[in-house]
Amino acid sequence: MPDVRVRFAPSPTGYLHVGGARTALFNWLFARHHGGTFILRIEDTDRTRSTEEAIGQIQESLRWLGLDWDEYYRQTERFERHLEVAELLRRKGVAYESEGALWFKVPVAGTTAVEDLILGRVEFANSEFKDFVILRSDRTPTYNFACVVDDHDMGVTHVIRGDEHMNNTPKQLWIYGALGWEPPAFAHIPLILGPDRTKLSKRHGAVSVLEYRRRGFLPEALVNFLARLGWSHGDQEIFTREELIRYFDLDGVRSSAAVFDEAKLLWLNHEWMKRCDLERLAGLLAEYILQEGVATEEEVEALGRDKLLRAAELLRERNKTLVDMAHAARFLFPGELSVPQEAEGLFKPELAGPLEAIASALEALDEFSPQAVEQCIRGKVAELGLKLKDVAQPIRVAVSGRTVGPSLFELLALAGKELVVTRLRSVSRRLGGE
RNA sequence: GUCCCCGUCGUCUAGCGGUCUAGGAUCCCGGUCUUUCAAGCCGGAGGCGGGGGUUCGAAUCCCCCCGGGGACACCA
Repeated sequence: MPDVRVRFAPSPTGYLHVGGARTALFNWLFARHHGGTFILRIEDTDRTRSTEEAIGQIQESLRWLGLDWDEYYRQTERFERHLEVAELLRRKGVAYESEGALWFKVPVAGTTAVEDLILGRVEFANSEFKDFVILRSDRTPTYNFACVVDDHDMGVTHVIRGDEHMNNTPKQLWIYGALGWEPPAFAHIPLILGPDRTKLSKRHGAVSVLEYRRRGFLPEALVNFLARLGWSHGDQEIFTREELIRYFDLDGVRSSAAVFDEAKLLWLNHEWMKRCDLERLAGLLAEYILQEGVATEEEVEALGRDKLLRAAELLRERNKTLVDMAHAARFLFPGELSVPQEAEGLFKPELAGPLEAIASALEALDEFSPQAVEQCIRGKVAELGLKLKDVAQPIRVAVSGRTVGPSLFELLALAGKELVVTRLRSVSRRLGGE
């Protein structure tokens, strides 16, 4: 398939939502798979609803997802061309002026067939359509018209777009026909639905791509997830970007709508966090710690690179998003930790002595490695005639403020001697009746 | 309402006439490991919307019904 040219053509009336992102992804993958060109075309002909801010958000979203474009256009920059073609249509007698707008004359009889790459042949009765506006009274072009002129001029070979555009296709085909232009191939991809099985929208909660970034998802996870919504390659679930490019093609795209299942996205995000380069993950962890207000920039700085790396390595094992990781990292920084309700029962008064003894033993340690800490605590526990089980959870909660987390000794080593000793003593004193 | 599309476990999907007593993933529930929780491993529950055909044989092909969605703008 030589010279594939596809485009993603969003209207800049708001943020890029995941449905649009998937359309962009499918176009991008198709272009990259075939060694073709991916065009970003901003459809801003509706000047009252389009904003510069939305354009910026769309670009930022695409960049974050790694969907780079080879060519960039704005429809408003092509108004003269649209006007020229509209005039041509009028002269040909297939368009006429009425109420200040220019209308396209729809064929009264017969049927129009769309040969869709995904849906197959779809026929429409021409009588179902009414004449439609191609040029508004303010001389700006409408979607169906500008779309045809631009796709033709830009040499678009495949129009891959959402299913909701299926009914527009006959209109566009007529315009191509009237102009004597060769239409591109069409591929209508199924919609993404919310849990209630209606078209995914704001009322379903988070739908903006940037919102997923804010919530701590990795772009590769969202890309992987979106790719698998309506497309598959055998039983494979995890795909790297390179694999998606290698395997993606239209024949793997289904024709039925798919529900956006956040539980699966979370699973994928966890998988991708586990696969993430540690240096990068540590950097991201620092960013989210700041974003979530878990610690200040100075505190993160003071923690140091090594500990941040180690924290990322340990915390990614049991957290599904970067935001969760950031909150789980709270104990690495100075300050009071709140004790979870369900953990209050762990702190029995008779633990006051043992905890103080353990704190003192740990304080005497020269090296605060996981191994050293483990040896020290196990030794002390045996000496006190206790079992590790008796103190493990109390220590964990005292130091981390949580009942769940990394291996206790790893956790203590990561927190560092100072925080560990301080927090153990604080709890011990409290239990001692002070 | 009209037109168009769709219909395999709750969800994402494999399946493209026999290899399907329907496979994988997620979610859920057990077990295992263990200082906790995850992860991992083992096991379990859970589906071809219904009815007619065609065929030796249908999840796969055809028809009808039902169900769901989308579109019906001087928005895209």
